[in-house]
This record gives sequence, C-alpha cells and structure tokens, in this order.
Amino acid sequence: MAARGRVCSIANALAVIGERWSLLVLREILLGERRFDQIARNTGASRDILAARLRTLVEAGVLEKRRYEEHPPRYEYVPTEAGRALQPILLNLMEWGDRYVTDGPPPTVWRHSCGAEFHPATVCAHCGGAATEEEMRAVRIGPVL
Amino acid sequence: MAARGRVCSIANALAVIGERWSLLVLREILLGERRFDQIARNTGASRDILAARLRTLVEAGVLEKRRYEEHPPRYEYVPTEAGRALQPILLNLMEWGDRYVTDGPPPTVWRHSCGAEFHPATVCAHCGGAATEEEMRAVRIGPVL
DNA sequence: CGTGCAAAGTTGGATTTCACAACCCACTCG
DNA sequence: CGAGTGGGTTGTGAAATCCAACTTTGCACG
Repeated sequence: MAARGRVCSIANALAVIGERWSLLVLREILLGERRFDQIARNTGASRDILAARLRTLVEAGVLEKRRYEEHPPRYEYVPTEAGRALQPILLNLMEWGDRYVTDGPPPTVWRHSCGAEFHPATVCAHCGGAATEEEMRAVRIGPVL
Repeated sequence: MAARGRVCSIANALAVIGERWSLLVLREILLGERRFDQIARNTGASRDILAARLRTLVEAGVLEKRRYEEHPPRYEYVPTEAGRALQPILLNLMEWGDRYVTDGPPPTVWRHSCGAEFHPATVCAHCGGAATEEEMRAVRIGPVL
C-alpha cells in the first residue's frame, strides 16, 4: 500500500472499500442478500475474488460473518454499523450513475416515506443547507507526504 | 468488462470512476489542482497509470483537457458538470473514512457557510427527510442477467 | 447403498493490470 | 551551452484478476 500522496480519509476509505467488487458486494448486502452464492451471482464477481473481498471486509469491520446453520456449517454476511453507514455513498453513486452513465431510465427506483420518488441530496448536517462549493471552505487540508 | 450481474447504476458508475486512483484524481481536481505533475505528486499514482486514468475520465466526460499554453503546449484538466456532481460522493467517502478508518482527528476539515464544521447528511431531495432504511422502500430493483 | 444436489469455498493456470524507473520531446532560463 | 520543467511514453517485472474445475459436508431421493 502506497504511503505516499495526500493524508486523506478518502484515500483511507478507498483502501477499505475501493477495490474492485467491494462496493457491489456491499450493495447486495444492503439489498438484503447474505449468502455467498447469491452475492456471487448478483455481482458477477468470480468466487475466489469474492471470498478474498469478504475476508478483507470482515477484517476491516464492515461485515460480520455469522454461522446460521451448524450441520452442515453455513455462513451469512451481515453489515456492521460501519457497513450500514455506507448507504449514503451507494445512494449517491446510484444517482450519479443514473444521471451521467446509464442510458435510459434508472434500473432501480426507491420511494421515500414522504411519497416522492427518492433522490439523494447532500446537505450540511448542522443547518440542512446545501453543500455547494460556494457554501463551503476548507479549514484544513491533509498534507502531501 | 463483465456484462453479468445486476443491472445497476452503481455498477455503471463504478465502471467509470471505480478504477484505482480515479477518485483520488477527482479529489485533487475538485481541490483545485489541474496539472499532471501536481496530481501525480498529490495522489501518489505512477505517471503511466495517471495518464491512462486521465484519458478514460476525459473520454467518459468527467474531465475536460484544455490547452493553457501554446509554446510549449501545456494542458490542464478541469471538471465537467458530471465531474463536479461527484462532490457529494467524495464528501460522504471522506466522512465515512474519518469515522471508521482514519485513526486520530480528520486530516481535512471543511466549514459550512452556516458557521459549523461541515459534515454531510444525505436526505430526500424532495422533503428533506432523513434517508434511513425505514424511510425508504425499493419500487423497482434492476434484474440480474 | 449410490446418485444427485446445495452451499461455501479452494486450487491451478492463463490473462490483465499495476508499479517503478528510465527515457523522450519541446521548450525556457541562466 | 547545460539544467530544469511539464507532460507524457516505453520496457520490464510483480501483483491482481478471471475462469473453470475441484473439494468438503451434509441432506434427500430411489
């Protein structure tokens, strides 16, 4: 792992969930899939890579591996708090993909409890105001090593 | 490129910005860096990979390559609208990394115009309500091919 | 008993990507 | 002239990925 470049939590986050397939695995987990075969089918990842990714996500504390059957031993993967906290990232990725990459209508659609079709907006957690570039300024930026 | 797996804008988005270094390049661009050497230094990516990433991001319409000097020819990379629309994703990634990965205090801190230290919250764009799992339900989910 | 099926992986080998250093070219500066 | 800078390309070797096949532990049928 390169220790070079800017000291940055984006880089640190990507070291955990930035490898290929990791976020698609999380997508399936947060859609409710918990089993190896199902995750393999729904993501398209090959089984060896999937096994490796699940291991690193468990080690990183994003998923928990739990035995749900003794004989024969069978396992499921459930999200930890850190795993559930990735949902905003996935929602924003989906929105961006819908807008700028996917041709045609969005493949997946959510509805919010307010009745409207759900689209994410990222706002200031304190005041609820928009998080545009003009509204924000960097107080401190991680240095480059 | 696997055409397998679920039809999903998250997968489509990751096909564009999910390769290694792509999001760190975007981070630097959105921090205001525009030049090849500076992006190389600040991300830690090797120059050959960086050249490849910049090419694919330009082809995907996320960045624009612009000549800013004729003799000798010099280029800068500026974000398109699609590139600027990635900011919420980066802010949420930073927040998640601060909380669950980075040891110690956040390396980078923003302040919102309301005066508070900035932390992102993802809400329903229509009503402003929280985007928790209980508040949302999937109307349609992309099929698995 | 033998065959088939399922879940959750592991193994071996080919292919692709990545990393690192070195090099190139067009200029500018001293 | 020689050194430095910006923006890359090339060559080589290491690492990661893909794919298909195999393994293990058990259940269910006939």
